[in-house]
Amino acid sequence: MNALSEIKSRFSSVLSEFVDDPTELLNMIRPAGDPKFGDYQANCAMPMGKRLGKSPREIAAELVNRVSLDDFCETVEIAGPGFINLTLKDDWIKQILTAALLDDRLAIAKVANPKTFVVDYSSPNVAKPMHVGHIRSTVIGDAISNVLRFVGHDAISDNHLGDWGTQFGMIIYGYKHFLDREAYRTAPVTELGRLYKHVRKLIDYHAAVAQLPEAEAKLAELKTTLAELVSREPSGDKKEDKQHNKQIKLLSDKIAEHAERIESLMDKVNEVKNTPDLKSQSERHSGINQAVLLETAALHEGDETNKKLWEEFLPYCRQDIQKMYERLGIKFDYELGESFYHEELANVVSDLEAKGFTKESDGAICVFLDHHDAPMIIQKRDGAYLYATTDLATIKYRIDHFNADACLYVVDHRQSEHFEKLFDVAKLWGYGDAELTHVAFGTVMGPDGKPYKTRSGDTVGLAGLLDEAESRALEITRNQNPDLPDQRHKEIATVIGIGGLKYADLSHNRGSDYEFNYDKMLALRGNTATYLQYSYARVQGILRKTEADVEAIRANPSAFEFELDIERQLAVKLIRFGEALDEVLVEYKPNFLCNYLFELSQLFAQFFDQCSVKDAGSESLKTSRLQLCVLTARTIKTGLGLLGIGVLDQM
RNA sequence: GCCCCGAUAGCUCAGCUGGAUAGAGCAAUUGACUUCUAAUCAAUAGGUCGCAGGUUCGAAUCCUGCUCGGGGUGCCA
Repeated sequence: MNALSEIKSRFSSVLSEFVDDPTELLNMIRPAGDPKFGDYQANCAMPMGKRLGKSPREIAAELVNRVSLDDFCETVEIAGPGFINLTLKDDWIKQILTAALLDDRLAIAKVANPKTFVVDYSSPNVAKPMHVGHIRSTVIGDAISNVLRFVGHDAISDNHLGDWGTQFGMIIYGYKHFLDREAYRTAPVTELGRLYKHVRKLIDYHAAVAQLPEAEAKLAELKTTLAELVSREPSGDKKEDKQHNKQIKLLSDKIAEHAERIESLMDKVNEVKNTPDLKSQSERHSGINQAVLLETAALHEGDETNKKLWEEFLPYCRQDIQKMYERLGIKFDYELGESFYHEELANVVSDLEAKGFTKESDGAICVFLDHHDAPMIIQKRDGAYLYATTDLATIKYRIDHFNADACLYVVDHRQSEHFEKLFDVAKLWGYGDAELTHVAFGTVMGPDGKPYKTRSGDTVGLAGLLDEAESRALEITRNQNPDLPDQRHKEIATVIGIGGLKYADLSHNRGSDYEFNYDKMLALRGNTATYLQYSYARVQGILRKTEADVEAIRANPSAFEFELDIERQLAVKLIRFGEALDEVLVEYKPNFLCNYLFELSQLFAQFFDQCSVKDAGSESLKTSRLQLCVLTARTIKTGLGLLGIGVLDQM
């Protein structure tokens, strides 16, 4: 039962008498912006007034007269220019609360028309260590899938692994030339990881050596240009001088950027040069960059040795990734990686060709699109396919095989142009009926406001990130509650460490970049997982101290009483859980659920402060408050659960 | 050059399908622990919502221009 949708449905028929499609007007019914205006407000009378040539207040009065709300709205008031303010009847609120107590789903109705969603998220490159960039996709995608399922949709999570790329060429090359057999036998995952990093290092070295002269020449050229610009006399024309200064600034920035790049290249060169082993290897493997590409190409063309090695490596690589998902508590329904679509790529191209959508350009097979200057290239000049091709094959498979009504891609916002083109081509191709959505998210920034990197400029590894979050959480819980046994501290640290990390991500609007900060994500106060988890633990404390029998309470609810206003406020918040879930799904934004849970927890903290359960004035009031406690705990637990975050009975 | 995104309190960020005095947390100041966990609560202070126009009964939200920042931009993913 959802108060907002109930109100909307009551208004719907009446509004239909005034307009053809009341959808827009119904969207103007919303939770009240201020408690003094009641619980909900309908703002539709103002725009109607204009359209119907009557005063908005007149319209409002007419609406109020005609809409039947008596059974669950206490007062219906017209205020200001024509706002209709609605206050729910306490009895109705209590009825919903009772239903929620009795129901395992907290009386959240399932959607009338369930759809099939395929949610594509996480999608790391197998054989490369997972890094900070993967958490957002993983955590947001998981939360969205969970919410979709909870409200009754069929959500299929699919981890589109990068398991067919150049990184395998690197490992294969490494295996053939640098393998430590003993290490491979005892710890294959570690050894494969070492091989990847080793080959990567040599490749980066050669690439850097090749790029340095050009980069330095470019830097010198930029510096000369800058010197010329600086030496030029001001013209006296204001606009021109401003333009001139702007160019100087732009150029200076560019020079700084270039210098930084050269420094990073130098680091890579020096590391190899200063390590005798690496130096001699780099000399012996001078053609490694090309050789790795050839190994990859051989794999793709079905070379037996390489195919066999790939089959041997893949389970080890997956095992490594799996460890990370276990720590994060994430599971996928499918993990159909790029390799799964390999056989289909030629068909994708030939089908699009047959349908006349392609055009050859500079030897590549392209699909040209309106609104985009550059075409989508689906086959390279050398005959190889691209990720665009794989993505098209994937859409076809998801729609044909899973009967997907919607495909969601939880991927970095930098790929938005790629997805625009991809979806355009998919529509041309005949897959336009399904909803195709790029659920984009921003970059994780470091304290300097730049993308989060280690001091040496590498991306931050995910494993280390989780370790750090947990160890900081451990320190916090030890300080906070020294009496608990250490084993308990470790359990708590895992739940609040991982929870804090996930929540920090989910509570921000996914579209924005956000600053990664351990202290903030693990802070004990404020909008953090810890605060919500603490609210839950406090409820459990009450239940323990009052020796409440939760099962009995749930099976046989008593009457609710609102003695203080905060009890009613908490109650109203509790019955709005479903609205929060609906909000999440409008634009696939989990931060709406975070907001809701935070506000719920804040209200509970006030309730906790003002309303003693143990020493309530009467037995009936005590039971009523216990019931509010039980519902609060269940809502927080369920809500955090949908976000992939755990709770603790004691912390 | 072209395309996309952003600019809200000292800091980190919500709010953006137009709604009533613009919110939260942190930091600052002040009060509340013999009490169901103070990992808490209450209170004070803090704003030209980048700038300038426009649409509207009403604009942080929509439109146009500008400034500043970030990202992307045919054979990587």
